[in-house]
Amino acid sequence: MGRIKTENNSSRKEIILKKSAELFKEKGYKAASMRELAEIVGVEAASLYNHIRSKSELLHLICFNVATHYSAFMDEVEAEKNNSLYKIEKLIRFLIDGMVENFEEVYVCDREWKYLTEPYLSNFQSQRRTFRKRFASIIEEGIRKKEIKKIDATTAVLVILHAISGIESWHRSKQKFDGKELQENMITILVGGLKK
Amino acid sequence: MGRIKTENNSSRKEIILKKSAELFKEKGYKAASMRELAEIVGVEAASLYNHIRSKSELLHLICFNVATHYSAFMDEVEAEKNNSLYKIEKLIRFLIDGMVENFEEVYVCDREWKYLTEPYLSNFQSQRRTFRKRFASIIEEGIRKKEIKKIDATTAVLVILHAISGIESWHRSKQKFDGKELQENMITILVGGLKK
DNA sequence: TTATACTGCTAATGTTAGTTAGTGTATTTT
DNA sequence: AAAATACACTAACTAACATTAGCAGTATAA
Repeated sequence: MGRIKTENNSSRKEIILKKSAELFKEKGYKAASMRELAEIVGVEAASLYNHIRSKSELLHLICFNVATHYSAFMDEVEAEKNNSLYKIEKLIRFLIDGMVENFEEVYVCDREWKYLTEPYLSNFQSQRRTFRKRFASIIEEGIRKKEIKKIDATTAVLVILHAISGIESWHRSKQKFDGKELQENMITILVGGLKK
Repeated sequence: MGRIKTENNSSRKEIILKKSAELFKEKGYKAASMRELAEIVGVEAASLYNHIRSKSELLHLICFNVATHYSAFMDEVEAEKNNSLYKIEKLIRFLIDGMVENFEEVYVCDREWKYLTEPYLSNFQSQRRTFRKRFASIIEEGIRKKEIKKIDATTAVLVILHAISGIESWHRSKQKFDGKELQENMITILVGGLKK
């Protein structure tokens, strides 16, 4: 079939990784086969193993890329000296951006992480729990400072995160779609729902 | 192994259906095997086929049960002579109740429908699209009557539906959990985010 | 130009999947 | 009590899966 074409600075492994995210998003991790992935990449299935260790390696690379990216941004936000509503808005915008720009990876990370194998599974779950707790803490701070309504912070985090992860329905239905407009609408609804 | 025990008014098929919803929720449709399902039911895998036609029949029964239930409730709400915010609140409460009470079925319907086979897949997608459009129409009516902020109705529906479907995280983390309190919190955030 | 690491191929392996066939027994109906 | 139906079993089948072994050609560096 000929080699995998590498362009720019991306290695063959990175190409496979990118394509696998698209495939996993499309079909789901379990339903996606290495043969399909190989065909998309333009190579025989066995040849993939010159570049990757296993199918599950692909999944955990995708999930941990996203997770560490999120964690790093949370560090940044926490370090700021701003009020809670501002921080929350910033987080929401970041999450929507991530969903729009790195759609496949974020989507797979969101919906397919349960197929991670140990020890990655436990590790991932712990990172996810931590992220949510940090998010909830910001909301709680806002409640204490009376910027935000008295609500259960954990519920608020849940609503926000799942509302954002739902953006996938968009990608399915509209090909051309305005990320900025979406952001403004979601901010209005979500931040509006929290504000006192 | 002996027969499947039938209790009350539920047929053996209904027992299998219920258990399959739990299994599909737990492992995902593709990762769940008929042999596992059989073991849970207390029977050999082949014996399941005395009651059901195929694995995919189970999935489509689950999905269409939920879909027709939702559609019927939408009929009811649309027929009412109430303002939009009231209708929306009623819908949200209904959806949360459904998520809490028939958790497994609703969850599977939400996350695993893409594994439906034709012609069920197209049919299901169309029902889902219709439900969302009807929901959006109620919101648009509210915007026209100035009960609701000027936002994109489709985005609002998206936010609401996905926020609710996110309740699964709850079931995972808390064993004892108060459906009513959850409802009030979510209503506060979501309806609060729409209200002018 | 020769040596080495890369990267593709074909072929095969072992596992697991959904499902069917055929048989015997328990339950229900007549 | 006899006949019919329901249902569970064992055994097997075919298909698909991830992955490995071994080999051949190709790009890269010496």
